[in-house]
Amino acid sequence: MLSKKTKYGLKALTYIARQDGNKPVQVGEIAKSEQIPQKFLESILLTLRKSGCLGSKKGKHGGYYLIKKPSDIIMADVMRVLEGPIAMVPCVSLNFYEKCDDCPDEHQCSVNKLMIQVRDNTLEVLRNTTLEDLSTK
Amino acid sequence: MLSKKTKYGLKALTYIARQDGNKPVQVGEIAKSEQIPQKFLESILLTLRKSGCLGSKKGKHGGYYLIKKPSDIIMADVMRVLEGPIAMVPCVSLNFYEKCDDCPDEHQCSVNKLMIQVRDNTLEVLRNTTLEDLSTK
DNA sequence: GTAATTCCTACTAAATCGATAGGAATAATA
DNA sequence: TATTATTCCTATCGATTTAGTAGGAATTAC
Repeated sequence: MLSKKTKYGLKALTYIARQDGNKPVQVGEIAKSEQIPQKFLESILLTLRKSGCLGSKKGKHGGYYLIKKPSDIIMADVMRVLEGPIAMVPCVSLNFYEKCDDCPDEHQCSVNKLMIQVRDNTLEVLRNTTLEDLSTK
Repeated sequence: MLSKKTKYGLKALTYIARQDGNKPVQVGEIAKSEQIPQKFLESILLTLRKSGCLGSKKGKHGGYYLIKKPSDIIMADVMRVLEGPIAMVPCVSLNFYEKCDDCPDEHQCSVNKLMIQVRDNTLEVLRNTTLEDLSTK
């Protein structure tokens, strides 16, 4: 299941991308418009900012803004920040690889074999979808 | 993340598929060979049996066996039994559809749009992979 | 009748999720 | 400079899910 965190994060990014570009967008505005608990959204946008997906401006009239073109914001990257590894098992993760304790040889493991296929097909989508694709109707 | 339940279930199915066919395979044997807690595996195989993926024989010399050819056991079906919906959000699930409370129109929802793509690509794999693919090296 | 096995129900510890609370730091503006 | 609006940060919490464990009933082979 997709976490609420990821869902909210994607919605917020989409919302920001659909705005007029220059002005920072405030958390409160996004929260209200997208029906997201504001405090929760705050922490999510903070995460996105820290990971380089967003910029922010503090204080009055502050808010969040994109620091890249929507067409340069790749869903695979966003998903890794929000949801964690894209692979369903660590032993097939490209960015978060870990060997299974139990598995003596992962090249003979049926789970490994299947999950590599799933990972590759998921990545295919996530690498070729950008925020622009999400934010245009 | 793939649950341990699913991981163990897939490993057990593979183990059974690699055996000599006719004789039922005992939980204890699988558990030992695949390093799976036996009691946990019992409940998993029970689930698989109830959902029609496996047959069982009770009592002494009992155990579990395949009731279909490995090439007829589709991973999409197995995954649904063990892991639940393949879609990452209920609003794009084919078998477990549910509308989102928050989303006024899911055809304009960016999350919906992305997750349909992911679902389709994942299904592509899971529908075209069978237990035979997993159990042959 | 005994031993070995699946089947069934109930419980539990630990982790994760989805927030909430409270306030510090910063910036605009009057 | 004081006020107000905002992001930033840390801590906490209840509910749910996960990954088992425990104990025994039911069934079957021998």
